[in-house]
Amino acid sequence: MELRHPRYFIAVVEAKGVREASRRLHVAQPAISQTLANLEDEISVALFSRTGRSLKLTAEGELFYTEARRTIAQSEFAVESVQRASRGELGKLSLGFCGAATYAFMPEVVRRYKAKFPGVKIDLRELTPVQQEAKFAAGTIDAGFTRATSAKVDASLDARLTSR
Amino acid sequence: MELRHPRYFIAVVEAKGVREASRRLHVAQPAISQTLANLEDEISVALFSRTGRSLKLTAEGELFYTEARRTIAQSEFAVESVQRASRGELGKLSLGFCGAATYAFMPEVVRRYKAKFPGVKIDLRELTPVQQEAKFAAGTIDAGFTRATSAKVDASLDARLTSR
DNA sequence: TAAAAATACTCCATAGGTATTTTAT
DNA sequence: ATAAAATACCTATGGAGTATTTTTA
Repeated sequence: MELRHPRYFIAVVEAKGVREASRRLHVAQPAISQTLANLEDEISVALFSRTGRSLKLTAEGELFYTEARRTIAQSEFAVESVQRASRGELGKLSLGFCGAATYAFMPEVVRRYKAKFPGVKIDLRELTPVQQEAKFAAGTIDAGFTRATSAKVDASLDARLTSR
Repeated sequence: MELRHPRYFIAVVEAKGVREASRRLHVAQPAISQTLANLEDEISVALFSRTGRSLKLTAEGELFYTEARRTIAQSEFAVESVQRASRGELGKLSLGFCGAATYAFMPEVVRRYKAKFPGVKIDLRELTPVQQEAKFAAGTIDAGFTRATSAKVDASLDARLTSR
């Protein structure tokens, strides 16, 4: 079975017929009849009781309809979630910060970020400037807020200086 | 996307390489490389970081792996469940029975049936012989245990007479 | 240099199209 | 008579094969 099979099947059920499904899918009617026949043949179960011109779901067809929808939904979820992840809308963000110096703006920054990327789990770690450098180098934190005075500006770091 | 894409992807991840996946799937190596490339192209996400000869999953690839497995699992579940249903191993069985006369053997019959078809939900209804005929005709019950004396043996019924 | 993946190409299986027949309103 | 599904047949896209090149361990 390929996703084409449940896709067409679902369309036929929801369109209440092959013809209308054909219009909605922009696929010729015989191609859909064919795909349904292939599907039923492959799983060896009659999904429709075909009395000539009318299509009616069998009990097995009803069951397959719900499971087919779950299958398609899951396949779409798989793709969408990696796409969200790749856009940085999903995942984990570990941030280092050094206490007192950053309390002034961290809450606001974090709140705004969470509002924009609700799928990202934020992991905040209070670390000394020295610890931040080590954790960053090790990949434990993705970014850090530290004090300008402490960090000898390393060329390997993308650092930005913000005056208060 | 078709199921072929996650299938091959999963095989490559689990075989830790295209070559070995090719052997396991009995599909030529370039066909698999091609399918992976098509998949990554279609979803516009790099699933592997390919430094020449080695394949390594990206963070997105890791995520897609779990979701792809769920997709395949769900697709297989969809097929298997309708197949079980069509073999009568899954579904509902509504039985009518008339009290006193059937208490002697019903518990044993039902228990044995449940052991054999654990996926079938049994719905027992205590009904008079006359009610059973009506409910059976209406399709509310699938079968009934009644008294021989009461049922004028209708040709439309598949009745069996059991002496105690 | 030996392996593994990518690339180039070729082929054919089959998804999908057109035309037609069947069948039930 | 009409509309919908099935059937027959044809076409062409693309999935998969063979051969080869590239690449790095």
